[in-house]
Amino acid sequence: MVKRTSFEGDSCPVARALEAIGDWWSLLIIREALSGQRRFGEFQSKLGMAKNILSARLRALVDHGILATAPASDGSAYQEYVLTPKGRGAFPILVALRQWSEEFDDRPEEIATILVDRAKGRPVKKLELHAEDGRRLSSAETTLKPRLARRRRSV
Amino acid sequence: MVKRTSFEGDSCPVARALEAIGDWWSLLIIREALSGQRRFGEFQSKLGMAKNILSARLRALVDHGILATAPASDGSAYQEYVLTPKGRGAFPILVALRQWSEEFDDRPEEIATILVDRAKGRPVKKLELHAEDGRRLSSAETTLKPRLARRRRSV
DNA sequence: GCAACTTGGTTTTATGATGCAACCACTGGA
DNA sequence: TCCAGTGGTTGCATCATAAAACCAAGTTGC
Repeated sequence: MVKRTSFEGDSCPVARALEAIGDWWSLLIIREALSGQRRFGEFQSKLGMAKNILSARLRALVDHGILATAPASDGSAYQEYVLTPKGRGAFPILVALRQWSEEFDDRPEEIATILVDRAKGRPVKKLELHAEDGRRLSSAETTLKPRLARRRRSV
Repeated sequence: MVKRTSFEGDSCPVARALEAIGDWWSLLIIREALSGQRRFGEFQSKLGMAKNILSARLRALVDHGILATAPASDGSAYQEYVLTPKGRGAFPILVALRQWSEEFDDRPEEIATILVDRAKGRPVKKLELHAEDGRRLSSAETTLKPRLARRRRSV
C-alpha cells in the first residue's frame, strides 16, 4: 500500500495525537469550535475551505470523539457540531501553537489577535512545564521513561 | 492553482504555526531532534519514513529556521541537523499533544512512555494556562482581543 | 591504494489527498 | 407553490506522499 502512513498503532502519544488532529484543517476547526462556531456553514465561511473537505473532516472528528452532532439550538431542523470534553481538552495544544508563533514568528506584526484573560482583559501567561514539586522544567530537564512493559519506540 | 492552501498570510497565529509545522512529519522530526537525534539516517531509521520525504521536510524546517545544519560533531565530513531556539521552543506543543493523548486516548494502555522530571524520575505536571495574576484559566475564561496596532506617529 | 560498504541523498513511478466547481436534497419563508 | 439558503455529495484535475531504484561522496578493511 502506498497509503499515507498511519500512526494509529504507534505507541508514541505524540504520534497518536497527530493521527487524530495532525492534518491541515482539524486544529483550525477545533479552534473555531472553541470560539463558538457550531454550524457547517459557519466553519465553511470562517475557514474558507472546500465543502467536501470540511465534510470529511467533521465526520472524522466526530468519529474520533472530538466533536458530536446535536440538534440545532435555534430550533431549526439542521444539526450542529459541538465539542466534546476531548475536543475542549485540545485547548492547550492551540495555546501552545499560538504562543510559539507569538514568540518566534518572523513577522509577528501580522498576528492580529491576543489571547487574554476574559475577566481582566490582560494577556495570559506563557504555558510552562512544571515538575511535581513545582520546579519549572525545560525540555533538557525531562526524559522519557517506559510506562510498563518495555516496548521500544522513541519519544 | 489547485495547490494545497497556504496559511502564510493568515493573521491567526495558530494558522501561522500550522503553516510551518502542521504537516504529518515535522513535529515528529522535532520530537526526535529534542530527544537527541541529529543525523539524516537517525531520523530516517527512528521514524521509518521515506527518505525523499525526510529530505524535503528537513529542508523546509531549515528554511523555517527550526533546524540548522552544522558540521558533524564526530569529526566526519557529514552534516547534522540541530534545533535552533525556535525549534526548541516547540517543546510545549509536543508536551501538549502528549498530555492530550494521555488524557483522552481511547487505548491509553498502548502508550509506551511517560514524560518525567529527569532529576526525580517523577511524572511532570499537566500544562496549565494561567492569568497574569496566577488564576488558572479554562478556555471559556479566555477571549481573543484584536492586537492594538501601535499608534504610529511617524511614518 | 583500492575495493566494498555506509551515508545521505535524488529520481521515478504509482497512488492517495486536496481544491474547486457543479450538482442535488431538504428547509424555511413569502 | 415558488424560491433562496443550508448542508452536503460527486467528478475531475492537480498536488503530495510512499516506496524502491539509483547514485555520488565519504569511510573502512586490508
